[in-house]
Amino acid sequence: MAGSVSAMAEVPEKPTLDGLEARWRDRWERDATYRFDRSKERSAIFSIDTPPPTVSGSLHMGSVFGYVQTDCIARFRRMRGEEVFYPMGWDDNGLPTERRVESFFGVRCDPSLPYDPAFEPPAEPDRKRPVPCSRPNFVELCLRRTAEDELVFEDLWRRVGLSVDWTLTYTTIGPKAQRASQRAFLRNLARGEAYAAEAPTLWDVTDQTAVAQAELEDREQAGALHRYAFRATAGGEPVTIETTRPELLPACVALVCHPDDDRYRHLVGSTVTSPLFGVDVPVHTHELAQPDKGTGVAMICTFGDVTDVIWWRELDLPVRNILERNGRLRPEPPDAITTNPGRAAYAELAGKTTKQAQVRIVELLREAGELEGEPRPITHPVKFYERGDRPLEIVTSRQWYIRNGGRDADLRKALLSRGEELKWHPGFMKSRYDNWVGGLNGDWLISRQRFFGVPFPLWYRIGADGSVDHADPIVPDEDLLPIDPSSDVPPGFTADQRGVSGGFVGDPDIMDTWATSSLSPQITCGWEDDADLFGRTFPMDLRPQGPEIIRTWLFATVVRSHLEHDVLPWSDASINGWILDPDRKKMSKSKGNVVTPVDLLERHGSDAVRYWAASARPGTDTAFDEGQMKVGRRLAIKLLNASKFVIGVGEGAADVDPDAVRQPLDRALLAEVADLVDEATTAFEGYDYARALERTEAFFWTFCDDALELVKGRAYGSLGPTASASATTALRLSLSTLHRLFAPFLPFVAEETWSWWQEGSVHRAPWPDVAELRASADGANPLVLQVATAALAEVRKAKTTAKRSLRTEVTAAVVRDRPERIAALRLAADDLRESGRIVSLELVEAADGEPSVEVSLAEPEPAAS
RNA sequence: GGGCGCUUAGCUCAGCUGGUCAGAGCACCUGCCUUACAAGCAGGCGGUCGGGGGUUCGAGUCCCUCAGCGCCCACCA
Repeated sequence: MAGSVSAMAEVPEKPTLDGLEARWRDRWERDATYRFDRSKERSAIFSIDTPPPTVSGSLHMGSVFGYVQTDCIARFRRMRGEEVFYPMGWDDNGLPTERRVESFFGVRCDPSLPYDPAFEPPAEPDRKRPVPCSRPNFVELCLRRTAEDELVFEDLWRRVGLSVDWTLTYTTIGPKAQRASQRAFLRNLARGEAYAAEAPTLWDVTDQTAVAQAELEDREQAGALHRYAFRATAGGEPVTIETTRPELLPACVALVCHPDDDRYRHLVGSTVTSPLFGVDVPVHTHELAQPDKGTGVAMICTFGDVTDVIWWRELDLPVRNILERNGRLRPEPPDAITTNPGRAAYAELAGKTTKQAQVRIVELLREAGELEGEPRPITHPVKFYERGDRPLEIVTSRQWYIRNGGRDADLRKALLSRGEELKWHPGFMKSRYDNWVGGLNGDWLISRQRFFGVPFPLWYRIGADGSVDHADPIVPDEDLLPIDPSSDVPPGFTADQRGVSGGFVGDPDIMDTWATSSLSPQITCGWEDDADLFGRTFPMDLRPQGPEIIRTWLFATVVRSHLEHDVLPWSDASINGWILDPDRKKMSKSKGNVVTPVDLLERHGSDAVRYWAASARPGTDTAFDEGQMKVGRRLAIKLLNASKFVIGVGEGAADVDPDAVRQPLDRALLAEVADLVDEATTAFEGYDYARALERTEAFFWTFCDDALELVKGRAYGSLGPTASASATTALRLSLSTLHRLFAPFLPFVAEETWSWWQEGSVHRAPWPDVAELRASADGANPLVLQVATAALAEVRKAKTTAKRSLRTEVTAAVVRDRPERIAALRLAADDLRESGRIVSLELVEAADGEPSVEVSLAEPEPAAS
């Protein structure tokens, strides 16, 4: 720690937190304090797979919460001597960005339009009447918008003091991410892990794209049960069914009941005829048909829900599709409707939305006398795209999938054992992974019928008859990636062959955003692009993230790494908790009362907000509490003042001689500091930053209130230079340790106070060395500090109880205690006498009986005139 | 319906492998200008550790059960 004093800042007369954030964030940028040094060996590197935040909105406190917790871990590791690989990414591709751009600029993407180099969005966006633009124009607007959003995000992250290396920043729409996504996909394809299939798919009729299982959510919706009967084709009793989707009657392909249901046994194997449409459909049995639901007989339509899909597949039923991709009924009836009344009834429904069609078909059924009773209102769970506002439909379409164990028991088992292999923090979060992987019911659907995303790097040949050959796609060379098949031309073809017979056509779809972000380790670590970096950083050490994206991001990343590298993408995953608002509800942007991070940072300061975030136990939901931020701010101020005192009393020199600590009390203090370092280090190693903070903070306050007070007078020199040096040295060793223990949590104030007396950044300083502290504390008797503190507390209590100033002189104090404690106190008697302003201190050994302290106070001075 | 988590002072939460574990901070009350800090210091009030069983010499701490809250998942008739 030797160095020139001149390089150090002055200790300010009146320390303040004002201006610390701006000063140090600029300094850290200028000094490249957090720059990753890629010359280090893998064993010396700690690599963090940071969640790329979605930049299509604004950051809220939930994001700050989790990222700060990760930053504390990163800072600890860096001080511990590991080279921290800590990049930030922006998730800017996909539907959220498209929506934001549509509403921000007042435009709408129309892929049929040609590129217009001069296109400019309307000066005054009209969301009701968006201006159509070509896909390339639309993508340009997306890029323009996200670039601006990303600057705002970066500013906030710098403001909260995230120690990321900003030179490593990536975006999920950027060329690196596109190249990695396309390469990974092509390799999946080559190995048979990616495949295209024409299949019933959950479909969002608003965005007109397929969605994946992981993006679904159930919402309780109002609906109604409608009853009507099918007539037995061969005559006999009609069979009544109950349905919430009467409008799908023309798409009915069968009825189904449970195999053990005796009520309908006679119908199984026969056909029944649908009302209104007169279509004959078979009656089947299936285990999933529940006798106690509805009438016990269900109508199978193509497709009303995912159960229909299961029945359709397992009972080998035909497709009778009536829904278009925009959510409206097709203009023409299915071929199975052959009767004139049936076709006339369908004509009443054609072109309507499912909602409108439902209203109309109920009228038709009622008019025909087919409706039994009136519809009974119910509420029931309905599947939605998590970002959508209309119920999902199921349509048959050609989509790309990646195998994820949803249809393959061996792969599922392998992925479950990856979950076992991964170290979870906290451990109980693993069950979410197990639940999800165990409950998968299909492969991972990665294609989206949208515009702003990574295109599938494929073309298809067009036959002489104009038909597209999907079975044998044309694949680009990996070296050419990334490519855009809608503008790039496949090898052996020319541009004018696009879309014509004998020519080619590009795959029109893009990949879902998770198909890219699941490759964040590959993207950041330089997979195939930078083998040297990759070797030093992959597999990564830590994946920090929220619990809600275990099923998406975490799982998908495990899948990709397992398939591509046969390894876990990281050794550890730390899962943060939720922020709850004061009503114990999850904080969400939709509520108007959410405070913005910037507002809080301005009001309380970055260190204070970080203190609040770092106080929350890993994985534990935490109330949003500005009170905690105020506590954090007070802590930071206290650190300023205590530092000013300790540095000042030590005459400003950075050098300390550890051998100068001679006094038993001082050694006892250092022994406690060493214990603290042990505890904080162990906690941090287990990713429990909150415990490390709590212990450090608790120690710091007693350090200020007790240890500092006990030795203050001696430090000033009341017992001579040697005793003073012992005190100041112990205080300075303690303070230096505390600065470093606080640095991960309160990076701004720790850096500020460190700069007053030390060279370089505290964030690159070595984590405190327990062995050094123990050496200075050699032979310490912890009782000395404990007993002295307890005795001082009794003296203070006597003064406070008498409502006298703590400066009041004690004429006589008698301490009675067990012999070993009296012996310990005798070693600190001078310090106790001075800090308690005790004139006459008597120490009495009492082998038995309660320890006691008798305090006699000086008479109060006469009231001053 | 299944899974996970939570339930400790008015509030926010610690209590790690059962034996000074009944704690901290905030709030509240009472004092104190004490030469690092009044954005401070000293002291005080305050809880049958959700209910009920059980294991044990001994249980916030382990087991069972019930209740409430939260989150995730589940085949929408």
